[in-house]
Amino acid sequence: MAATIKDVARACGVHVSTVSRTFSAPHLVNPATRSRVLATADDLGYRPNRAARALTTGRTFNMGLVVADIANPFFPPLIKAAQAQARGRDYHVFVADTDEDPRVEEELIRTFTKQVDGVLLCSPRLSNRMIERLAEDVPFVVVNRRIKGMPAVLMNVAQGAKHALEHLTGLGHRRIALVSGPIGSWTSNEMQGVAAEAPGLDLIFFGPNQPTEAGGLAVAADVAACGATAVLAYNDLVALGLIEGLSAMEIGVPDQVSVIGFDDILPGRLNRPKLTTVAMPAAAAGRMAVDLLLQSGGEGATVTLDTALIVRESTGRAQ
Amino acid sequence: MAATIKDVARACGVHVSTVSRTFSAPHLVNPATRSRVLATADDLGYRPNRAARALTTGRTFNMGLVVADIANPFFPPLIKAAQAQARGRDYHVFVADTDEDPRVEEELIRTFTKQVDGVLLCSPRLSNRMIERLAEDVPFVVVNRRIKGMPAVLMNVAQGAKHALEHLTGLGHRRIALVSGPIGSWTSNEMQGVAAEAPGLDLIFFGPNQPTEAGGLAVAADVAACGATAVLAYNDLVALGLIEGLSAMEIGVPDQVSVIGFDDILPGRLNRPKLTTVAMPAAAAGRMAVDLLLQSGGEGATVTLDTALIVRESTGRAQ
DNA sequence: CGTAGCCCGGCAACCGGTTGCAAGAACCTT
DNA sequence: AAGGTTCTTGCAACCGGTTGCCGGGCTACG
Repeated sequence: MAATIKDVARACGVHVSTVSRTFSAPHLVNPATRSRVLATADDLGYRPNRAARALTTGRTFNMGLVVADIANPFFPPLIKAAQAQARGRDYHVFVADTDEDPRVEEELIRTFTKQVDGVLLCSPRLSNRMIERLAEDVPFVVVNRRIKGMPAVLMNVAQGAKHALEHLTGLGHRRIALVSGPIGSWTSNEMQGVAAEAPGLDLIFFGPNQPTEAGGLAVAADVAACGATAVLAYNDLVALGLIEGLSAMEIGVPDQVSVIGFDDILPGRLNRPKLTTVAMPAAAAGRMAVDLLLQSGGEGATVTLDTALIVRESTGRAQ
Repeated sequence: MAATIKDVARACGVHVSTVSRTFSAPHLVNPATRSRVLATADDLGYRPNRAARALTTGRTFNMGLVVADIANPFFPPLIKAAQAQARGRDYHVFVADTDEDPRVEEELIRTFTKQVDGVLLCSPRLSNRMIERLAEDVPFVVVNRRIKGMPAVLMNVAQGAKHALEHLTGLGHRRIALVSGPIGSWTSNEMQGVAAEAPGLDLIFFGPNQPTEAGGLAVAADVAACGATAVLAYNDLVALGLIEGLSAMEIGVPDQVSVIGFDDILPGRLNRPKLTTVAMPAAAAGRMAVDLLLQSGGEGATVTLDTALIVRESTGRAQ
């Protein structure tokens, strides 16, 4: 059995409250006593039980991180960064995967509620109303979604989409396919919003689609058939699936069709052709979300992080 | 404030112990009373506080999952599967990233100790002795490492390496480079062990290396210089870095050099040429590790999962 | 030398549950 | 009708800490 505060108190000949204060309010205990306590604590390998502490203080020093799909390469850098930032603040992170299922997402949040100080919701699939309801029980920070009065970390998708379209028009493209993601995805909406305002362009919309390679593969034929010379894809996975599908139909990228993705995930960097993409600051978003949660405790600040168009090899001049 | 057991007891006109038993020992309470309690609990949105419960029962229904690098594409499928399996058992999972640093790993485990029922250690970088010491305080399941008397989930790397070498010799390769991973990596040792027993082969050993794309890039020149016609790489990332580096030197894969990786990560499947690799059952390992932890509670069962050689496009006949 | 003020440490209640013990009620048995 | 079971529920201690309050000892000051 691991040592408890009582063991330390007994071994040191002081009251438990003194031991407690040694750790949580050091200025209230005599330096001499404190070092004695610390010494015996170290001897016994004592570490305060965080769960027990949480019971009285109300702070668990845990946070939840809920993502749609851990295996989607967009998330790991975000998770890694969030977790590292949290550790620096002495926080532990529960990571949970919803499998893109809103019901799982809700249940997960509900079971987290009592044992975390807050939850980071990344690209949630729940309705705004449900999120607002759940927010009554536990502070949230939402990533990649805008919800009134709720702290959020956003990525400037609109700006990225704008740059991407400018890049394409600069290369002479006019007829451009827009391959969106799942229904209700904030990112998809942002992209569409920008596209709708683009003057003089001939845009063809495809969606909804799975946000995966399979989703890209599945629409490849339709995209090829529509006669577009360029594609703006929901994310890099979709873009890669699309390239895969186009190649299978002997349609060359970028020679015949240009493709741009979003996210800047590792497979895109390693792919041939290397993927032109709008880089999302996933790691920065993870760090920022943690800080926002710990600072605001649920008050509604919004941080918008810049995106950057990274031109590689999957885009070229229109025929 | 969320409802507590007292609120339910008061609202229902029973003692807290009755409410408690309604949830944790239903057979001890009169069916009529129970349904009344359940009704009011539902009304108030009551959910038992797991941390408080853990204080008396000693079971937290949490587990820790410690990996070297979340962003390494090998891990996300494992994390996802482990987390899903755990959720099915009503467990939550703390995920932590050690950044390949043994000291961080140790500290992490120490802080986890009190608030989890066990820890899944994936490809740990700590010494056996240290792991054994830490195991006195919290049950472990180790993935991809063999430690006496400790439950482990292993992947049959030796078998995979053997198949890979057979595949290469079958293609006429004799001089083969072995590009290993970090020092102390169990996987590296297994690979070397098999290689050492391979008859009639001319093996050149390179290592240690970072287990990343950068690691592969960095040794590409040395590998090219050594005159090997084939390479067995520590993992797919290293293999991809290697291919990248070789391409930059105008060395074609698989025309001039064949490359085999380990893991079967997504970027390898999307790469051109598609990577020939030894597939590691990461998801199965994650599930199995969770089950082992919950069943054995630290007793030393060992599960070995099969690997499979997946021949794609990065290997070909020797010149 | 008396007293006011400060520092320090002990006491005990409390956080939200769990659980061994015992008492009362209901139901049987003879 | 008395005595014995079996159910059901309340009581209270306990898990490992935290924290408001109080009192004892020491210092400082008049």
